[in-house]
Amino acid sequence: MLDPKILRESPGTVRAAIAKKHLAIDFDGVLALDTAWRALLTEVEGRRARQKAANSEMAVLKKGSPEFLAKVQEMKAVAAEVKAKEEGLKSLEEKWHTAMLSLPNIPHASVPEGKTPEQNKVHATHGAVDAASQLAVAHWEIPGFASLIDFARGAKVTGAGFPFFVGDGARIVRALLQFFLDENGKAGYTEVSPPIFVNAASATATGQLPDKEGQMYETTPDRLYAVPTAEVPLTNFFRDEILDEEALPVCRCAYTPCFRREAGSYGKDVRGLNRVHQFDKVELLKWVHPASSYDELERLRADAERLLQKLELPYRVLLMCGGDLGFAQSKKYDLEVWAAGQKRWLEVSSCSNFEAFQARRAQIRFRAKSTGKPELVHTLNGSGLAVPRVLAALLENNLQADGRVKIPAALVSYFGREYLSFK
RNA sequence: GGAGAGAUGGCUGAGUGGUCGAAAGCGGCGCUUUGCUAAAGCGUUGUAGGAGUAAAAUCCUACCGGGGGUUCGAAUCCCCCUCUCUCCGCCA
Repeated sequence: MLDPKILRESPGTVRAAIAKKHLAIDFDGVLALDTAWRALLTEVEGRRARQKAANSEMAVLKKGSPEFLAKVQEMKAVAAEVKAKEEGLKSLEEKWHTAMLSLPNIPHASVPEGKTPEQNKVHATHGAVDAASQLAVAHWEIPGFASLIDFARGAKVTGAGFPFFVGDGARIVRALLQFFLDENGKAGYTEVSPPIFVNAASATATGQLPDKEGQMYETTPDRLYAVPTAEVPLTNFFRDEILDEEALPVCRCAYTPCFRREAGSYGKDVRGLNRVHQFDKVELLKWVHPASSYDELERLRADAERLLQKLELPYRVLLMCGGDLGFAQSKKYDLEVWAAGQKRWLEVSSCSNFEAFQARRAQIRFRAKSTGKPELVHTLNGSGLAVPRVLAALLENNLQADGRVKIPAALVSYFGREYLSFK
């Protein structure tokens, strides 16, 4: 959510943000709603002030005296008015709040103009795409693939997109997770193992509700949501809290399985490990001082990149353009790994600065020493990293002539062998 | 799952219909005293929204777990919900 003050003081900024993100929003309607709401609020508050004043007068009057009874009669009318107007105020307030939630975060000045994913800027490319395995095929076509990653049985037991990982398949997943967590720990992120179900309040604070309700798995009868990313429980850890300024930045990482219904996805995007309904991911989270959030974004990106570098996977960094930025982000980098068999880039991490947008909704603040007043923190997050797509790239890029897959040096001690075999 | 108790400010804890944003203590901050520390004395100390201002000052309103109700008036009375604690049962 945006700071309501910015609508009133600098509506042009919001207009420009909507344009840069290529969103169709009736901003004038929001402005009109804001004006109407404030006018009605003033009316109601004026009447309440009268009630309070009368209350003090009546407190010193003798109960049952003529003056007292006259006052009761007078105030009955005021109370009726307040009640009537409060109903209007409440409904107007709900509309106002909904309208406020429809306004996107303002993109940073360094975000490039553009509407489509093609207009994202390639910020950097690492590793030689050409040098990747020449015999690579799409990972699901590697002979014996199904013995390690069994989609058919997963579909039988649960549904499409819920694969079993078996043998070396299970082992490589565990190795990657352990590697990610260890590396992130060395980079200064405190490891957290969060709940993987969250309540509606948490899902609302991070923006999954109400916009993306259909994307989450919901449980009955308790109305808990299976987390689509560790970002949700992690960000909510400090919901409605005031942190010490000296504690910032707080850096944390968490592994969770992630559950996504992925309604509406189709085609080549969903083949094999490219898109599944349950996957393992390590998420990086930062709560930072507003003054340093863009420096912290660069560090976060570097931390995620280092993981790909240590795995010796070719990747590129995209700086997302305004149109592809996402509603809540001010600035975002995507890390895409090269999958040599499919000959395409797969997104494995999305590193974003939300500035105060999430923090306002979740009420996460710190007490500023200079003023003694609470201020909103800035939040950032990014994957570090998502397992299935990293695994897909690993399989496709490192496939050997003998049908085995070479394990990157950094991962050997975790996996326990130098090669992964399909059986 | 059953029974009971409870939820008040940073913390402890008073307050059962009116002058209560809320006693008292602790903590925090400031000043005084002091060789330093400690201690003592005095003062001060919540959050949010709105109005106002160049910015302040200032004014108004809301907030005693959450939501509804009764009333001229609710921290206080009624209803619903959530959470915490204790006991019993069950169980990895």
